[in-house]
Amino acid sequence: MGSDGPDTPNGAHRVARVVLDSPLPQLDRLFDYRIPDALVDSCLPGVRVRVPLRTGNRIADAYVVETPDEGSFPGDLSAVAEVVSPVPVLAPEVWRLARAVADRAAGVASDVLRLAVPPRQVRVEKAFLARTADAAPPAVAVPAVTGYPDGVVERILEDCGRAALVAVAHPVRLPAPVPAVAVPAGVGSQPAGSAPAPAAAGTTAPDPVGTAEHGGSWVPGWARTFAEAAARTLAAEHTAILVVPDFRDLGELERAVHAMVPPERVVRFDAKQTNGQRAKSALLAGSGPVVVIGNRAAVYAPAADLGLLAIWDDGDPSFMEPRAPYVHTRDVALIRTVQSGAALLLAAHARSTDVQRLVELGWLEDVRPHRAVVPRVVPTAQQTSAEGYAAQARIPSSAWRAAREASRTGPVLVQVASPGFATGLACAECGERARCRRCGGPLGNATSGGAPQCRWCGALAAGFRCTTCGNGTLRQVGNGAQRTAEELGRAFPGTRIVVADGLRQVDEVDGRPAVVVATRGAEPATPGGYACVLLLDGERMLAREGLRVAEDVLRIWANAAARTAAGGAVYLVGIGGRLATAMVTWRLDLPASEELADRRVLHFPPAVRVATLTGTEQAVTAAVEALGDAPVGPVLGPVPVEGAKTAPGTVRAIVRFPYAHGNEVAATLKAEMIRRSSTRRAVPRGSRRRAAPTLRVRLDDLEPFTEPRPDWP
DNA sequence: AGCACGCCGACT
DNA sequence: GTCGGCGTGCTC
Repeated sequence: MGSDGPDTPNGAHRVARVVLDSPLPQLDRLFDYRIPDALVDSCLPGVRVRVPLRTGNRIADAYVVETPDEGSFPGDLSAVAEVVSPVPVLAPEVWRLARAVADRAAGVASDVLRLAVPPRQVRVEKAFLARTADAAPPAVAVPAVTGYPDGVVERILEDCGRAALVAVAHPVRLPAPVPAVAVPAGVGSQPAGSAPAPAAAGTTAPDPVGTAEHGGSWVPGWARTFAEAAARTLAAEHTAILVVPDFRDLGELERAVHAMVPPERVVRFDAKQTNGQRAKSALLAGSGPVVVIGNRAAVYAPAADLGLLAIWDDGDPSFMEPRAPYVHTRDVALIRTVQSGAALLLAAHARSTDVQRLVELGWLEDVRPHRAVVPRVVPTAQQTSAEGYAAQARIPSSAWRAAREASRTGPVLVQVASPGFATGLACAECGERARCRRCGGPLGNATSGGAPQCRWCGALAAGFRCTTCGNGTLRQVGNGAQRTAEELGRAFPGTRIVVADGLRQVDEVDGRPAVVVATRGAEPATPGGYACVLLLDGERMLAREGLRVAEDVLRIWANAAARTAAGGAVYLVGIGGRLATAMVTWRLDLPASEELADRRVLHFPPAVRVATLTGTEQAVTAAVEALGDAPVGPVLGPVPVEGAKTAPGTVRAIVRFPYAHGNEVAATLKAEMIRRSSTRRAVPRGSRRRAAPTLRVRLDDLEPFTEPRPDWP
């Protein structure tokens, strides 16, 4: 009702409703501006604009969310100052997603937009505007989804259902990639579905593993499933978004997708891209049905008509977003598929407790592969170690014989917990663990003769003196990948030894005989898979404290075990009990289910949600009180937080609440933050330069429940 | 964030 | 009487 300006020319909308690009929670709502005549043609939903903000003659960056006929603000509207670029970069669907994600996390929508919308690239936008009309895209075949019974996965895709998919184990071979269609530059359209022209070699077809052998490439079973599901989605003219934890998974997925989808309809997002590439990917993703593949950022990719959102290995820590508002990729995917009605696939070998919860709720369908081709897992808890070298390398005799046998024909994988040589050093005299003088971190050896080095800060520790007894000599504790490799090198004379740890990344090894020693998660791919896999150090990996330890370790074992060739054997060394049973029977959902039951009793996540409140004692207490009767179980804390970066007097409390109260809790906490951030001026005189925010809220942060990884550099 | 508005103490 | 301290609130 406010705007009484001149009549609208051409019936164009005269109000731009915008979201400001500001991290202030007080400004996290929509603002109406008048669209001046000169901008009516360009000021459309999704474009970046600059708008005045009364206080201080500031001009703020913003995105147009919608352009209604009339504003809802009862007052005079300021005018949009500038349309930064006519290219719409914030799709309405992405805006809705950002709003919901921020609301779930008691966060600010513009923080989510920073994750979802790449920074502006003028050249990329110009090229996008100047692009010639596409030739009709080549037809996409409709593959069956291999390895699952009776077309269950096909049905889920068609019905836009949701499923927890137990992945197909073992590598599988795919046909050669679909050749790129040569599009005649500048010429008009091509008949749709015509025979593709011979490959234009310039495009991004990667060099697949094992292509030389049979004209096809080996990929993990899950990657084939994802590619098949994406091809079906694309054939129905919907976009598919496939999200993986890291770069190596992305490479394997890309090979699989390229075997079924023409490369010009695949859009890639990864962490190593420049801003320009990212911006280009985002524009391409939003411009028609495509297959988007990428890391966690891809879950926010624009997609006009989303048909499928799939996540591989949702338990991987890479899916924990490190930037505000810290929303896990899995949670974003849940919100997005509910909003868009797209199908959701959460696929993994091992099951996270979070997914198990959704399965038990009936929210996700539990889908297992057809006549499960599972790795043959042999637990060796009870067996005694072999003699000699094998004993040094912690390998029981049965596993030892199998590994030696297998290493004559192909690569054998040995998974260990830690990189480097010795994971730790201790005083040779009194046994006290050697620590860094600078930061107190543990000292270790990267190589056998290497200087002692801090595993946390990397400082070299020359001239060690034990702080307890004053002795100056060190003794090695624990085996790193390098040490295991050296021991195995002596034990397998003449065999090629490959070390793949955090320090030396090896993406793949060929099919010739080798012993491949890899740290957890760094296992190289090999065409056809390993004939034998040894999982060492399990006991040590399980020794850590923390809510996620067991499910993490199972996930790491399962992912390595899935790299065996069909018919190969996996030796799980030194582990018995329910985790070993789960591996042997490949029922990796059962430990998740038990774990979840325990956490229900204890009111721990993911049975409940948690809010971590940090700040001054007064602010934290007030926030806890504001939550009223939402909390489940006793509030943990407040307890003082000490640390170099925290102001003295900072406390932390953890509130647990049921999922059903999520909206209410998030809204209450956000209101509390707004109150605090506009009422916080009480800066004591003098010494303290800047008052820290009096209240910081983080939802579903598991860090307080987890011990840091002392083993990782 | 910045900036205006407004309500109490010390001053010409 | 007025000037200005900074606590409080607002930004279309």
